[in-house]
Amino acid sequence: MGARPDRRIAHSTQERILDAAESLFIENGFAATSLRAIASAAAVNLAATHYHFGSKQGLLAAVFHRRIQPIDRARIAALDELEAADTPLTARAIVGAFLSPLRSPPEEAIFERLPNLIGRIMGEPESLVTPLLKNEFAEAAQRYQLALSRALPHLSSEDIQWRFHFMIGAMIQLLRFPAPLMQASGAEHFKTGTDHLIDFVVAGLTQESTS
Amino acid sequence: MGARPDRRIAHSTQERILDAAESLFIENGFAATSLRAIASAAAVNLAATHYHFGSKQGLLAAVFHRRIQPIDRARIAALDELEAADTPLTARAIVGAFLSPLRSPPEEAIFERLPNLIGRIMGEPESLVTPLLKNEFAEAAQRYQLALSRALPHLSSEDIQWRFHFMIGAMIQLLRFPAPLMQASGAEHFKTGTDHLIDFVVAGLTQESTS
DNA sequence: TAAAATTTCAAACGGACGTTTGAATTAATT
DNA sequence: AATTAATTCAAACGTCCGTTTGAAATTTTA
Repeated sequence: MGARPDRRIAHSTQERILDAAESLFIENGFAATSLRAIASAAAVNLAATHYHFGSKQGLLAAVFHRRIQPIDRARIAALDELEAADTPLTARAIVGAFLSPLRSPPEEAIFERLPNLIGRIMGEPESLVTPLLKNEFAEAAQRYQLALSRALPHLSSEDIQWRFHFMIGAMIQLLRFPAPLMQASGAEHFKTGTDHLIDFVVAGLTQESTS
Repeated sequence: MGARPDRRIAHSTQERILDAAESLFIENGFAATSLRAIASAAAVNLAATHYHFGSKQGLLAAVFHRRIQPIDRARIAALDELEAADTPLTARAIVGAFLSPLRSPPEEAIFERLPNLIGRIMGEPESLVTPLLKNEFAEAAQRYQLALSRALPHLSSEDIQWRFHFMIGAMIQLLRFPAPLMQASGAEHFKTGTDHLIDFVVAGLTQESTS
């Protein structure tokens, strides 16, 4: 369990519950994870989960919020910084800003857990996912689509939306499966997955549609 | 076979269970769907689910197999046909073949359910997904990666694997969310989602990596 | 230090779960 | 028609679920 040095005592009950819930949600999904398993892994009483988070759904929202909030803010900050200079933005710069929270996360260890969490939660049934996304992701998505449509002014808003859609899909795939699923043989991976992702989606975004 | 004489024209018990299970798995996911709900929706006895499929996991495998098998075969057949002519293949032709089962499915109504099923199952926890994929998807994946590496001989196998990986991710995104998630306003969607997908992934596959 | 608010705890609530059983019913075979 | 095999059925198995409760323990406040 020691992702960090033995500072468990310093963790509050809420944090211990969030950590345990996050790990178990990643591994088994929301519905297949019981509050009893979470409380046991966090070494807290079962009732503490309800005392601090109200319900199992409330706990999921808290788990998600804790991780997505820094990413969301970093994305918006990165875009603000890009737009501060009033030189026109390239699609690559915009994509780089969008994915920058995945490259240099606020804490180092975060990359081991956070991407998996997002990928896993995005795989949950829509009824669980959509309410979480609407609150936490809508603003950044709109900002970035606007920036993309300015960088690629020849594209219709329909094109922008679809390409953004597929960028999200490719990103989630990397978050869920950090290495290619169907490897012909053990590959070496000189470039990081994020580097491959950026090249792929920039090409998809800037493509001159031939059909 | 059937115990009900007048139900021959209607679906068999197995088919009714599969249909009900499929719908409920799509909507609520595997863990959140109970066998009782499936039996009730299929109007069969609860014990019939175990009699015909052994276990809940066995039922999931059967649901998945029924839908993925025709896709898998269509993909391989489409590639066989392409390779029969010994003109070199373009990436676009290969992608078109790979996605052709999603464009013109064997049965018309299938497109309403099947993509959702695949998208939903691919979102389940890895422990559920991986065994299903290894058996049903490995061969087609390898065939197509080989075809792609022949069409794009300047790319390393590492590049091919990553780009194929992202193609799968973009495809799953379309299957799970048939329209862009974050729409600025009601769009018109002149081109189909699959057409947008093909353009996007062809650009990503054929890109000249600049980084 | 005394009172008040907050947090932890063991225990239990009713209900839903996957699975099993064995008899009853229907279809297939002789 | 008689026998066998396949299928359906109601009922129950033991287990685990999310949630609630009310008192004990702890921390904060006055």
